[in-house]
This record gives sequence, C-alpha cells and structure tokens, in this order.
Amino acid sequence: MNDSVLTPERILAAAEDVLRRYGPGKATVVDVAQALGVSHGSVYRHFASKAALREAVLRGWLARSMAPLQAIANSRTPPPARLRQWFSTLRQAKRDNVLGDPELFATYSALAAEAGEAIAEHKARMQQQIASILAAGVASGDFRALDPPAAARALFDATARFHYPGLSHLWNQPGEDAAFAQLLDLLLAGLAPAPAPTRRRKPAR
Amino acid sequence: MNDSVLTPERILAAAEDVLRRYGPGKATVVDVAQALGVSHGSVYRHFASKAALREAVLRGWLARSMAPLQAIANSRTPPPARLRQWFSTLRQAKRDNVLGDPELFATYSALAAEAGEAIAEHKARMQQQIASILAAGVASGDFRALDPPAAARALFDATARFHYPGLSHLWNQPGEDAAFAQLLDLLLAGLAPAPAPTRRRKPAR
DNA sequence: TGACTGACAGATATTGAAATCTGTCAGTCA
DNA sequence: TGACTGACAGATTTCAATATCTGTCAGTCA
Repeated sequence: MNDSVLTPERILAAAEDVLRRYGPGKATVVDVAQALGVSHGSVYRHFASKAALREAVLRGWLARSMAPLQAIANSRTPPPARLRQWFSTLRQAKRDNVLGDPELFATYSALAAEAGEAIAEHKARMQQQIASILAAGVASGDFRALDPPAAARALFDATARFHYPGLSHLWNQPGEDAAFAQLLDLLLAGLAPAPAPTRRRKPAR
Repeated sequence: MNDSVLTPERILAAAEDVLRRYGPGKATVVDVAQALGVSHGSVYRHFASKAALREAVLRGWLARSMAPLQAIANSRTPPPARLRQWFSTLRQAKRDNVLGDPELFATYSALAAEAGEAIAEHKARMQQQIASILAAGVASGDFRALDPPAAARALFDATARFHYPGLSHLWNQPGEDAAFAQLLDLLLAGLAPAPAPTRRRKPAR
C-alpha cells in the first residue's frame, strides 16, 4: 500500500475504495489514510477537508458517467434519433446503476447531496450536450426554430421523472418503459418543425 | 375537549391538530387521545392502527387540495388554456404550501411517504382530470388524436420536476417560472393537431 | 350492553456518557 | 527543507440503559 509518494490521485483511488466498501456513512479520513499506510494528517496536505475529498471523488464519478453521453452528443446520427438515444442512454445508465448496485448508487447520491456546486456544474454540462443536439437539429431543419439552451432545460426538466435519482423508487413500476417512450414521443412532437398554420380559438396568451 | 360522543371525525380533527403542532415525528396516539380527553385505547375503537389514522388525515388533506383542480378540469375554458391553468394551479398550490408553511408541508410529505396506496390513488385521480381535459381537446380539434390516459400520464410525468414534493428544493432557483412556462409551451406544442406531413430522414422507429 | 379505561408486553425512541472523528500544528526524520 | 507524524481540542457518532409508545384485552361503569 505504501508505494512511491503520496499523490492526490492515490488518495482519490483509496477514498473511492473506502467509500465503496464502508459506505458514505462510515467512511472516514482515518480509514483512507490507513488504506494508504499513512497518518490521516498527511491526507490533509492534499485535500483541504473531508468534504473536499468526497467532492473530488464525486467529480471523478460524474466525469466518467458523462463520457458515453458526450459521445452520443458528438455523433452524426440525425438529431431527432440522436436526442432519443441520448435520453435513453441517460435513463438506462441510471437504471443500471440503481438496479445493479443499489448500495453504490446510494453512496453516489449521498455524495451528490453534499456537493451542490459540483452537481449544478454537472447538470449544466448535460444541458449543454442537449443544446448542441438541438442546435444541430435546428440547423438541419429537423427541429423548429427554438432557443437551444432554453429548450434543453425544458427537456431536461421534462425527463427528470426518469433520471433524477431522488425518484428512483418509481423506476420499477409497471409500464415504466412505455411511459418513458410516450414522453419522448410527446417531446419530439413538440420540437418538430412548424406545423401548418396553427388553428387556435384564441391566441394562446 | 370532552364534548359529546367520540366519533371518527372528532378523532381526525384532533389528530390533524396534533400533527400540526408536534410534527409527524412526535405526534403520538396518546397525544391525540389526551387532546380529546379520553384514553388512547378509545382511539383504537375507531381506527385500527396509528398508520390508519395518519392515512385518514392524509386522505382528508389530499381531497381538500384536489377541489380547485377538479373545478378547473370541469370548466369550459378551451382545452389548451384549461390544461395550462390546471398545471399552473397545481404548481402554484404546491409552491404556496412549501414556501408558506414548510413545516406543515414536511408533515404532509412524511405522511405521504408512509401511505403509498393513498398516494397512488391520488395520482390516478389527478391523471384522470388531465385525461378529461385532453379528451375534450381531442373532441374539439384543439389537440391531435391521442390516447388521453397515456398522454395524461406523460404530461404528469413531464411536469413532475415542478410538482413532486421531493424536488421542492429546486422550486426557489432562479429562472424557475420561465423554465416552467417553457416546458408548458413545449408540451402544448407536442399536443397540437397534426402538422404538415412530418418530414423524417428515417421513420422514427 | 357496549363505550370506555388502564395495565401490560413487546417495539420504538430518547438520552447522555464514552468513543471516535475531523482538522490543526509543533515537532521528527530522511 | 519539506513530506510526514501523532497528540490534541472540539465536534460528531455510537451504544446501551431508560423511558415512551403502540396495540390488546379483561374489566368497569353508566
């Protein structure tokens, strides 16, 4: 355990391991130091606080989980299909996590609840990816003229039911897949290019 | 406190009062009995358990909170505006609760978390109201042909971000009103009558 | 007779003393 | 000299003893 010098990277790896094994409630800085064969004081030379260390672990996890989504956002799939694929992948990734390893997922969630800043940035990056798909779709004529960032936020909000971890208890309900497909259909219909002149009884305020 | 005979109604009123004052964590059956000037054994002649009593209180609260929404669903406002009004009212009611009396709201939420059954029924009733608005809109030609119950669920899911109590911590963020308006616009666009023949690169599976 | 009481068993919650943890820093050691 | 240690103060958590609560039921009383 005591190879080479102590680096932030080695501490991060150990912290991740300790968090996995002990869970967010029991993992202590002393545990991390012990796993590295150093005193806990040494950890504080590289991370200002326990909170900072946990946040760094969280950021690593978030960055890794973003990679496949980024790849989709950058792909050349036609924008409507790309958007579908992006959201389906997001949802599936979360589902796999929660159903596959609930304890680890709970650990994630606990760290996320502590680190509002990191989460806000993560959400912003996700919405940027959506916005880039929307912009491509507007350019190609697959979507109607719209403000990509604002519409991205609307889409992200609209699908929160299916990706926000706090609602994961709903993800096992019957008809969940159909409900998600239904929602994507509705949203994509709302993004479609301007229809025939809208017939309205009153100009919708 | 010891007027007339002991009825379920009097017990419910006392229980509601005790819950308000002590909160969901401290309110006990003994407290309720004390407020009524009877022994706690008497309470069990009318309610099978503490859980049943709490659920009855919750059902009362839910029924009261539904009334204004039911009125809107039954109104003759043109369906698109009616749908907007319904969701805006739902959102505003929740916001008023959470911002106006957070402790009471927390009490609600705690009871709701215990009573899955009652909540499921409540959600079903809400979605029935939405479906009735949708059906009216389909009939009038304001909405495209769609399956009202399925679309109602999609709409309810899509707006969860703005009405699900577990997400109330987001309701104070800047731009919240704009985001909600944006989402409603997108959803209503998705409900609009069939546009010009949809141009698609691939038939969207 | 039937609504109500109150004592009881087992389950749950509270409490405060003891243990552990976080974050600091003067001192060690290579 | 500078990475690391380990003892320390104050904050937080644990744990077991104690108190309270839930749900039952034989018995009271009007």
